[in-house]
Amino acid sequence: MLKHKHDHNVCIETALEAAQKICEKRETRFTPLRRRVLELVWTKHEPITAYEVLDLLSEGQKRVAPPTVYRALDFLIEEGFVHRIESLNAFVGCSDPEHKHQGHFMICTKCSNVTEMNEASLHSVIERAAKENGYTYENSILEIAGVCANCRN
Amino acid sequence: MLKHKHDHNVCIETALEAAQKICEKRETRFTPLRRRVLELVWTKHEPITAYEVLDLLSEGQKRVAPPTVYRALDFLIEEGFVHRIESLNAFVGCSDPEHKHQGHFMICTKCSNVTEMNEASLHSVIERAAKENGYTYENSILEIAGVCANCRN
DNA sequence: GCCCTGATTGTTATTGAATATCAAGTCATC
DNA sequence: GATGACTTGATATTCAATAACAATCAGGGC
Repeated sequence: MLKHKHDHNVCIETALEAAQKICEKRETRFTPLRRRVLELVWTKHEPITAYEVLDLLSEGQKRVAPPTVYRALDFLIEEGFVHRIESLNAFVGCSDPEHKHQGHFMICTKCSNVTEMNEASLHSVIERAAKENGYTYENSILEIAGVCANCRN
Repeated sequence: MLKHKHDHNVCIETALEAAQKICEKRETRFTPLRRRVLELVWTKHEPITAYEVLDLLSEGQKRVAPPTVYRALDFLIEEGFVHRIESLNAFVGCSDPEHKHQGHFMICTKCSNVTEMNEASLHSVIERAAKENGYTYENSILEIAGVCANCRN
């Protein structure tokens, strides 16, 4: 059964190339390790945990240690290539890495697929709510759980 | 320096009595352990971690084990007396336990205080966003980080 | 009272998530 | 080739959560 309608390899390649270019522009180092971790995150195309990355990364070589993975993930998050899903302790690739931003997500409780919402309206409502409560907005996480259109059938 | 303007003891008492009554109505068991854990959560009046609860609970007696705490917290969350803050791996008492609901929070990055937002407008915007993305809404977490009015001075 | 049943709590052990710390390697630049 | 900044490796530890099973407790029916 085909799970995704798109050619996922293309989608991985695109993400890697984009990351490469952005790093060149920002003069940050897209090392082989960081590239490999980003690739693994994209390969799953569902939220992936740090320890899953660790296992995949360790295949066919000496087992790497947790800090190796966490440091790479930290870099990727810092650069905006990856988002962290708090409610799952997991990570997903960001499809719009050009502009750094906070991720707002929908998570399907059946298939685990994640949709990133880039709606400015949502963002502005949240910022306004913060202001109305007397807070100076810094950032926010929004994770909506539900059943996606595909799975409802 | 006085941190809270209200009499916090009253506030704890109120929460415990409310929980007691709700459990009677629902015919669920508000055991001494569960009561004590809820009390500890309220006592801190900031997000408290499970292991902090564990330490407090163990004072002056044989040390309890993690499952004891987690089971009590699970019950309290189930009943809606406590919310979990995903971004902090911590727990806070809910000030409106009558109606079960998902918590939406503002978290002060300076003083760690948490404000629960009960704005229906926010909730409806989130549900609508879910629908527009083709999802059947189940629940959501919203955690906004910022600096509260008190700390901005 | 006594047994049965289900819920609660205790106990031991383990897994999963993340970080602290220090050592070793890499790489551009002087 | 020496220097210093950044990156990765390696060891150990802390914090977060759960699995699995034993013991205990509360209430209902006999």
